[in-house]
Parts: sequence; structure tokens; C-alpha cells
Amino acid sequence: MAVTLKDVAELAGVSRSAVSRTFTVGASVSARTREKVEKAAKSLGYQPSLIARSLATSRTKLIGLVANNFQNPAFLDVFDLFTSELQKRELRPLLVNLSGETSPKKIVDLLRQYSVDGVIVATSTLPTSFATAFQAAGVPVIHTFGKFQANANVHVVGIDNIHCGAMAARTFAERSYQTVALLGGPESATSTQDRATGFLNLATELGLKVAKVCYADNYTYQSGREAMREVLDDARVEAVFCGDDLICMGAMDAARAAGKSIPEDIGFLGFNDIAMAGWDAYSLTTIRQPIRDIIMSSVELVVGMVENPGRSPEIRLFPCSVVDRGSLRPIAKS
Amino acid sequence: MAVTLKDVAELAGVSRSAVSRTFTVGASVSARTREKVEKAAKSLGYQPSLIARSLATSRTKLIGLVANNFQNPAFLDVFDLFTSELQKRELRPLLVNLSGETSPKKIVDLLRQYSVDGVIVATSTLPTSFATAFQAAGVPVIHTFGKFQANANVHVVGIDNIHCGAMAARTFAERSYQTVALLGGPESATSTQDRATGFLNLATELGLKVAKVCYADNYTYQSGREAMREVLDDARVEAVFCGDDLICMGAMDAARAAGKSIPEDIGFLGFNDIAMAGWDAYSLTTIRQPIRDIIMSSVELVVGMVENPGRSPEIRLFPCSVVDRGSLRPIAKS
DNA sequence: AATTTGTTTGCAACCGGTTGCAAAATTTTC
DNA sequence: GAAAATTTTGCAACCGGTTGCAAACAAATT
Repeated sequence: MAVTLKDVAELAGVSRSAVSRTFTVGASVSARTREKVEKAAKSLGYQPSLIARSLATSRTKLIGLVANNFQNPAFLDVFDLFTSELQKRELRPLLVNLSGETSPKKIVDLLRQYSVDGVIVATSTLPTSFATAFQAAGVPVIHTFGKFQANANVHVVGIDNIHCGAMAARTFAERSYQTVALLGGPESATSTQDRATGFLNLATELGLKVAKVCYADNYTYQSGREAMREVLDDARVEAVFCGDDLICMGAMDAARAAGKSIPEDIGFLGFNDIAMAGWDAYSLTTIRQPIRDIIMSSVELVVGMVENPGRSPEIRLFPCSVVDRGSLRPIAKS
Repeated sequence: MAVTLKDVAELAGVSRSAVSRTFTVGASVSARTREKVEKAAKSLGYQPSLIARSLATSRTKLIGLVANNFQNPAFLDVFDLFTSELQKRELRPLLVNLSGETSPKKIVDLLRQYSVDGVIVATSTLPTSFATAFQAAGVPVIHTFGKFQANANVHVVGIDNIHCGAMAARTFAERSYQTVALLGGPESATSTQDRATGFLNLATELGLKVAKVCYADNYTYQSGREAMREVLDDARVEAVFCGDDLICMGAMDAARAAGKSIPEDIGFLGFNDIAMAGWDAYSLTTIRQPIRDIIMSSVELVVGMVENPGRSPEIRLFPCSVVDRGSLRPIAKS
């Protein structure tokens, strides 16, 4: 069925090696041979088989992307950028949907079977051990959106969640909020923990009163909406820092349903800056993660690791910024 | 580095074939041999290489998913379901991001190089010829969300867009709207054309006046918002049928910004039923595509095609339904 | 023209599995 | 217990490429 090296070689009247070489960049072939081969290949519609090549070279040009948050619009950007960045480099993404599964064992085996050249673990909820499991299996791995820790033994690309938490506290202080609340993402997520830490620490330091601390069960609108009920119990809360835009939008709607207006009665600060944050109905002030930079850098790094596996673990942190829209009152003039 | 068949065979004291057979379901191995092999394999941490297996069997267990609409939240479901359905069957998704590229040539070559077992083209905007290009190259293909046409020569799984367009007209009529507008998705998309046809035909038949017909440039909130301006020019319009929820939400916000209230001054009917349609701020009445069924059926079908390539082209259409929320006035009692 | 140097080419082994076939081992039948 | 039937096993070829090596060729040097 498929046309192979051999067919092309016979038609062109050369050896199989010659054909292989014309399709390998930097190999030694004379102009005349190359021409003959290319002509033959074209006339037969020859396509080299990457599978066979992979077997011989032990490079598959496959990069695994493992994610566990397929329902969050923030991941639309991730998928989009990840696939197009890989495509530029003639690599292919192999998607793994974790959904639930949190033990790395099976996933590592699975990606090893496919002999992926590298893996990007794109999730902010899993512990570092998930990524190191790949490393232990000899698979180059990057933990994108992962928890950054000084003594890293794995590559991490992302943001400093502790710092971002603090940024939220500062944002509230600048706008003279005094009594605030934290409505985090799922409590088990490392990113939630770090943001909470950063937020609570700086809040106390700045003299803010954190009247409520609660967590949504999921990164969803519904969970945010429900979790907000608890915050609404305390009438003193002037502003809420949410662990995720989606959760935040749910929370905003819960507040509105309770008759509060935003930002007059209660302010909201989100996280991620998903597309919907800019919609009129929410006009959400939020902390933006530079997803584009993070993904581009991750892909670059994973490619670098494939070429040079000995590379020592690197942490790449990108700055976040507050995108000012309409869900908080303006900065106090002083 | 990696441990191979040979290593396991030597340790277990059997031939390579024996090892291969214990890892192939339905192959003939005695219990004693199997046991020895499994023990040896475990102790070495052996994982069969799918690449090598693919070369020998010419099955890669890779299914290509080609999409071009990575920014639409509707695709979150698609990615989620697609990956998890494949995973259940021990298959892997290979993602291709079309973004812009509309000529099938390159994409077909690319997926042929990876020898994917099958391809799902998941887009409602491309012509059937895109899918048939795969077919011509001998790759089992399904056009999911594709244009259905009676004399199909390619498998199609999706909805009847003409019928859905008509459903929109009927929905308006039932609620006694008289002057309506169509705000479609990109005009070049086959789905847009079909929905428009169905809508306009039944609208005239039912005596509805379609005062405006216009199209958004993209499946985005922004495009919807802009395109809505043209509709607003005509003050008689009582309700708008939008080609996509995202577009619709942009349009709703444009209407509100112009001081109209929904559904009192103007009604909206969306398409797709993305998660955000259920958010309080929009509470969008919309036509739901059963994405879950469509994807599950597509995966099933592509698997079937891999097993039986001779299968004749099939069209699988799923019914859509109106999800009644708050963006249209209630059905007139009669 | 002979020698040296540098390129191109084909051979053959290899990557890590699968599988048809025939021999060997086991089980069933009489 | 021998013959027949069945199951298990190893051999060796194959899947479609790559690549080290040495032979063949071409160009440069003396």
C-alpha cells in the first residue's frame, strides 16, 4: 500500500541509503543523486514514515501534554499556543487528559510506551512529585504552572503564586479596602495554597482584616457561586480575592443575586484574565498570568532538554499584572 | 537504556517470540511461560515499545484530531470528551491546530507521516473536500460537525444545520415575534450557510419578517458585539438569532450598551449551549448541540473504520433542542 | 601521471517489535 | 501405550527507516 524507501530507490536506480540521505538534512549526497531521488519520490508520492524513523533514531518528535483542567477556558489558550508552537518546530502534541487520575505511574508508563521525546505537565494543582516521576523514568519533563520551590529538581515554568497572592493583598490596600475575603480554588491545589499564603501574609502585614477564608470545590462557575454564599454571610466583607476567574464570576453573580452591586457594595478580584473577564457583564479586574509567554517558554525549554538532556533544572518565573477593569473601586488618590 | 524484548527473553530463558506473545492478547502462550515472562518483565520494568509495534503491525493507535477553532469554549467539551473517549480505548489523540491553514494537502501529509490510524476533522466551517482529501490518501476520516449532504462520500457526524436554522424560526414564531434578524457566524462557514438557509426559508413560510441579515467575522464575543451594531440600526427588530453563543453574548452586551433590555426590548437566541450561556448575566436561550453524543459517536465510528476500512460512508445526525432560559419572551399561550 | 585528499555511495547491521511456519511438546483418543 | 490431534515454542523474515564503515569515485596536489 504505502510507498517505501525501497520503491523510491528502485525507481531512481540508487541504493536505499541514498534515498534516506536525501531526506536527512546535512547528509552527504551529490546533486545528481538528490535530483534523481526527488523526482522518483515525487512521482510515487513518497512520504517517509516517521514511525520507522523514530525506531531507528529513537526520537519520535512527539511531546506529551498532560492536563487535568479541560473545562477551564484558560486552557483554550494553552491548547492553542501549545499546539501551534510545537507545530512550528515540526513537533506533535500528544494529549493526555488526567481528569481525576492523580497518580503518575500509569501516565508515565503510557507516555513511555509512546516514547515521547518530552512531556509538559500543565497543571497548577498537582504536587511536584508528579513531574519528577517522569524525570525518574528518564523522560525530559517540564512542570508548567507548577509550584516553584528553591531547591527544585525539576524544570518549572510559571508564576510565583505566593507573590501573586501578595499582589492581591496590595491591590486591595491601594484601594483602601479594609475588610476582605479570600475565596480560593480547590484547597488541595498547590497554587491555591501558595496564593493563600502570599495573600494572608501580606494582608496582615498591611493591616487588612481577612474576615473570611473559603475555597471552591472546583474551578467552575457553579462552585464559585456556591462558595460565595459563605462569604456573603459576613456583611462586613468589602472585597473578595478569588483564586480563579471562573470561580470569581460565579461569586459575582451570587453577590448580585443577593442584591449587592459591584463594585459599590462589594469588590472582586479574579485570577487568570480569561477572555470572559473582559465581557461587559463582568468587567472583572483580575490578575493576569502571561500564558503566552509561559507556554512559549515551556516549549522552548522542552525542546532544549531533548537536545541536551543533562541540563540542570531551571525555574522560569514570569511576572503577573493586575488588569484593571470595573470590579474594584478605583485606586485611592493620596 | 530502555529494556527490550530481548532482555526480558534472556532473563526469562525463553525466546523473543514468547515474550512478544505474552504481551499480545489472544496469542498462544502456556501459563508457565507467561508467568516466567511476566516476572522477568516486572523485575526489569519492561514496557513494550508502541513505536516498534506500530512498525510491525502498521497500527499506531494514534487518532488525529484536526480543529481550527481553539478559542471557542465549545471546544473545551470537544477536547475533553475526545481525549477521554480515546483513552478509554487505549488510543491517543494527536492534535492538529489548523488556525488559518485551510488547504488539506499539508495536513494530510503530516498525519500520513505519523501513520495515524484515523482522523477526526472537527470543524463546522470547512467544506467537505477537506475531509475527502484524507479519504483519498487512504486515511479513515470522519467529518465531525461537518456539512451533511445526501450523496455523502465521507462519514459525517453532527447535526442538520438546515433543520436547526428552521428550529430557530419556529422558536421565534411560537413566541409571537414578528420582526427578527439573523446574526450568523462567519459567512464562509458551511454551518452558517445552512443555518441561514433553514432559518430564512421557514421564517418566510411562517410569515416572519427578517429585517436584517448579517454575519460576524469570527466566532468571538468581539465580533458579535460589533456585528450587532448593524442590527441595532433597525429599531423594528424584536429578536435576533445568532450563529453561536459567543457571538450572541457579544451581541447581547451591545444591545444592553445601547440601552435595550433583554428580553423585554429585544430577544436573543444562541447556538451551542456553552457553559457561559447558563450564567446569570446572560441566561441565554439557545439551541443545544449534543456535543457529548456527537463526539462519542465520532470516536466509535472512527474506531469502527479502522477495524473495517471498507465501511460505506455513513451520516449520523443528532437532534438539537432549544434550551429555554431567559433571553426570549415566553411561549405564547393559545 | 601518480599520489593524496575529500566526497559519495552501497553494504549490512541495527532499531524493537510481530508473525507464518514447522518442529517440539503436550493432551486427547482409542 | 501408541497414534492422532492440539497446543506451545523458537526460528527467521519482516515492518521502514538510519548509519558506521569501507570501497568507489572525483578533485586537488605534486
